[in-house]
Amino acid sequence: MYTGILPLGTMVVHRLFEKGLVYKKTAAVNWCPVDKTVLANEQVINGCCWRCDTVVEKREIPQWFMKITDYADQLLNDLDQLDGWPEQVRTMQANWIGRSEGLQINFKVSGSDLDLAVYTTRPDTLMGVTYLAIAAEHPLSLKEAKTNPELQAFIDECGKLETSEAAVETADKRGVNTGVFASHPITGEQVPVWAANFVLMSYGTGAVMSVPAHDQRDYEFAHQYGLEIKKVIEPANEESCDLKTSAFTNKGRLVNSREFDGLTSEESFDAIAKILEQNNKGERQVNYRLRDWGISRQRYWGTPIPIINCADCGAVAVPEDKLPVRLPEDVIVDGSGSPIKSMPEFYQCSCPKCGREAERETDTFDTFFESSWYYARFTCPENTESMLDARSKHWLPVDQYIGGIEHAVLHLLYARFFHKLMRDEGLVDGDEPFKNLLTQGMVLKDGVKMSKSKGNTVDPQALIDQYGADTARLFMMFAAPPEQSLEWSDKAVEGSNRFLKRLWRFTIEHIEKGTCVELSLDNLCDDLKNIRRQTYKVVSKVSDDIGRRHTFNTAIAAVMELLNTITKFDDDSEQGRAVIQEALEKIILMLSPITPHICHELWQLLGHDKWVVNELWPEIDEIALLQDKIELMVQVNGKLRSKISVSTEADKNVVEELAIADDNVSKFIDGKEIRKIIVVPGRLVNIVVAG
RNA sequence: GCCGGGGUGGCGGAACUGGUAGACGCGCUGGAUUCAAAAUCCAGUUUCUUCGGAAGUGUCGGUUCGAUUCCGACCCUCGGUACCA
Repeated sequence: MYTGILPLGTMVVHRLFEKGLVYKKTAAVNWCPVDKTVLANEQVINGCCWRCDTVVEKREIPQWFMKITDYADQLLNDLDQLDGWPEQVRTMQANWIGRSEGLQINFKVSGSDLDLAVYTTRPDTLMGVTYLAIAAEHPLSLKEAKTNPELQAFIDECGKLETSEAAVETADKRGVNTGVFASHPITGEQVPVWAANFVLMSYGTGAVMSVPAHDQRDYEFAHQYGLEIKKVIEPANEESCDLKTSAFTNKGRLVNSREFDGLTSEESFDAIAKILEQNNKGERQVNYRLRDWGISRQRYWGTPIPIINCADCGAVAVPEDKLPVRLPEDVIVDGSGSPIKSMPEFYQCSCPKCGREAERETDTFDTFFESSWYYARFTCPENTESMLDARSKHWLPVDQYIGGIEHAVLHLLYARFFHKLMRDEGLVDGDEPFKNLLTQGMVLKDGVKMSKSKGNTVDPQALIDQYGADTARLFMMFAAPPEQSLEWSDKAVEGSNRFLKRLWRFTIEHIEKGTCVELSLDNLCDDLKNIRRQTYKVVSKVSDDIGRRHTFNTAIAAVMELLNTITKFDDDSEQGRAVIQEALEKIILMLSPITPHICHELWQLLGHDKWVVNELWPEIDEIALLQDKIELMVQVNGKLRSKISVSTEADKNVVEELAIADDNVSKFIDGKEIRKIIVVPGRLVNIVVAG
């Protein structure tokens, strides 16, 4: 049901538009000429429409963008603040932002005043440039194509290529000579300009310099088309460099580079930058892989972008008092494109600036737009006047955010970006939205990601109906740690149900024997001390597993072990029963977050008035954990041969003597020279013998 | 292609800081109980074995007294790759 709450988020667009952080430019989309609709990358299968199998075309259309690149440095640097985030996610985001330092270099197009600008992080290889590569749809390429049918055919063909990076990077590298030459900024040499399918107009300048000797892709391209390969870098150490088999891509020492000969790659960076800057042919530049965020979608189901297009005033933001723009609900969906694009009653309006007739934007927002700030909205959900109020400053940042690993880059980067935008608008405090992050692994079904969009989800209701919610919860938490991906199977659910039944039965039997006396810690026998030691070892492990490691499966396993121990333990003495009571209480407290219903019931049956949900997490009895003897394993040459029991106080010499004297150990060391004895306190003894 | 994960018994997984590989559970096998079954309980369950042991954590190599754990190369697989969200 469409509630109209989400469009409140568009309030921020008004201000961002004024700040220039929202802007319009053209970008390529996948267009199905039969369905007359824009397709998502996912909906393009082998270059064809997923519904009608028509070959998909690339179309350049005007779209709205958010200037996330203005925040690239902040998004990169603030990753350091996120020590509650998994390292892998921070690495992925840093790589995605992809900050690099390099040079922008201008190659003058021969017979024209035009400059072709390229960006490179390897100016040390500049003297090895033997051709330039430009995007097929580069203006220079389009111009030349008018008189070059072969080039035009190539451009047409590239128009059919899928837009996704994976498709571009794995496609056969192909190109056509444009016939144009450009002059090398230092030597003045004429290098040919090729149009190539692996250079994208939307990446950087749409042109790259090619150094076949020192870049593998350029190397393969040069081989394919018989272009020159010119070695300008030599290994500085013992590395092998054989240009007959592949490019040498490491840094080294410059050769065949005129006055730069002999410099290291690092030294040449400054030298070359200086010369180019002096001659106005290039400059140092920091570059990012990150591109601006395209927020336009040509779909109906989404939040309308609050912009009015006026013939005279251009794009004008809808004034704040006219927000939110609501999506009309009386639409005719005919399967070809967004219905609001053919609804004058929706798009006809007057310009907020000049009052003349104008058209409302019919593109809607990317759904990532709203999911980038909903966490903040949760602090004030019933506020109908504004996006957020003071409560967001009180509650944020989110203490623990949980989401699938598939969101490691896009959603989590957009949310971080949005938080900074809202911070700069005074709507929230702090630099980052999520203090701690847990990224769940994928749940797979038949080997592929289980997701709403794929429609291959499994409803846990069937499990709940058959076994109850406690069993369903316990089973899911026990299957694997949450960070790991997991092939869905409910085969083993039986075991979780059995465990809960066993816990129930054992507790009832225990209660039926009557109430317990107080524990008297001073005169417990060794067996009872052992039970208590195990109880508190488990409390300690479960606290760590749940609180720090988030490995609920091992926490549950430890509790199962404890129940196994006390179930096998047969001691109906007063103190015996008191120790059992203590263990049972800890088990129930530890399980209560996972299986709340059964624990609520059992807690009361054990004689407590307070609800288990209101109880505190169990404390650890450090004294119960102490032990006077410890088991050490004994290895001979790294192989386990025996175990010895020693006092925790025993020093190294005593431990060595005991280990050597052990019957089974002597079998393996008799008559051999002892070379070394390694004692790892509390762990093992390893006797290294000759032969 | 690139970035980030993962690969351990028949299966899900455990081994957290380089120190007992296979915890816990599923399944399976045998037994107890039962007229019988279900449920429950007990025992066993990596492979090979001359019963002393030996081999074994995707593959190959390395470091180490000792490697699932560290290093190098590779294979397979999952997620992301900017319009699936």
